[in-house]
Amino acid sequence: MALEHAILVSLLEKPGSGYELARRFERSIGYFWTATHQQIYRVLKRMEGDGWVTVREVPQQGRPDKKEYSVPALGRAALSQWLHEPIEPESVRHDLAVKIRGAAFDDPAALIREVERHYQVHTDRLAHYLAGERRDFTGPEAPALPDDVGRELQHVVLRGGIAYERMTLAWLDDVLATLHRLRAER
Amino acid sequence: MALEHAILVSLLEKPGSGYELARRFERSIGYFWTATHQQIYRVLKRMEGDGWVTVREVPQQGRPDKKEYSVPALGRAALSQWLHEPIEPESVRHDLAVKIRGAAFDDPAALIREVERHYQVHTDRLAHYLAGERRDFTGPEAPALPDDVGRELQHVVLRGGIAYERMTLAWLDDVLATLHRLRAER
DNA sequence: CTTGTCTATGCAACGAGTTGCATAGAAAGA
DNA sequence: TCTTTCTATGCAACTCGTTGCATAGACAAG
Repeated sequence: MALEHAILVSLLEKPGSGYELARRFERSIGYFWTATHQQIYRVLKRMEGDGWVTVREVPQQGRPDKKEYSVPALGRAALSQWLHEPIEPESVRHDLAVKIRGAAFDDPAALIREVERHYQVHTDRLAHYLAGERRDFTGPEAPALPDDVGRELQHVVLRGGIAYERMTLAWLDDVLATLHRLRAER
Repeated sequence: MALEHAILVSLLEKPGSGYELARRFERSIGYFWTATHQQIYRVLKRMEGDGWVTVREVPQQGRPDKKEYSVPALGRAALSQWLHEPIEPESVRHDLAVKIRGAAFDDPAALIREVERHYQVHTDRLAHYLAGERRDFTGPEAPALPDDVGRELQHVVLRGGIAYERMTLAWLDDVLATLHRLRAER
């Protein structure tokens, strides 16, 4: 399971509360991992029990107090160990592909709208990633810090997200062209 | 949940047993969906109870008897209904990306072997998909059938798998170059 | 003044998915 | 002959992940 390790990485990059983690999982970490706040709170509890994270109560004004988590040596060691274990390459699960093959037993043209909707979502995601890249890495406003390892690695992961969205958009174009052709031939 | 619908699509393309479905999920359907035989047997039981599939006992020689499943009108209707419902675009979960960002807190160069291993797996998958494409769609040996809708749709899904593997290989190249550069700079 | 949104945490129930194990006959290779 | 592999199905136990609900104060918009 990698959720624990994704949390360790995120907390090492910057300590924070379960709530903050949940929001990070909607943004930058969401490029390659998703999790709901329920999952995060539950896993944080377990990790606390295992000594992988430590908690500090932080009182706040104008909003509820929060529990700020950070990573002690034991957590770092757990991450380190996992990094040295081989993992299985991902297997994809793509509902839309199931629908496309299923459309052979229904009306393929009825899928066009759905595919267009997905196209829009991926267009938005790509724009969001590119904005993040300009802001943090390539733009004139990007902090001109000395190249550090963490920054380089974050950038290469972001480039992966960008490549994924571009590939997906090109494929959805192919899908749309195919669906239009099938409709015309009928 | 799309496993039920993936099974309906597969059984509509060709009726078969739970065992045969499990093997299809390792091959062609595995481009976009994975499932173990346990999951498939359990879901088939439930689908049988719901009247989405019907069973026929098929005695065999030299091997155990099997239960061949096929899809009656009720199952077709269930698939049809699902096809007309909108679905959420996928969210990715990529363990390797977690590792790459995590490597900032360990030794990035130690990841090189792991990334190379993934590169090999994706190279093999791409070769496998391309062989399937030549065999079934583009090669001289491909059955010269009249273009039918199901075939076209299967092909466009396969092209998606091919595009995914090519994109992944290009990204892994980028990752390797980054890791080598970081090692050289150190 | 009420409704909605944001921060912040959490429980309970359910469904999805994995892992280990079991059975059992046939065929193939060491 | 023994071990392994393939076909074929299934149970039990477990972990992972989602959905619905609950609390509660602060703030903004209508």
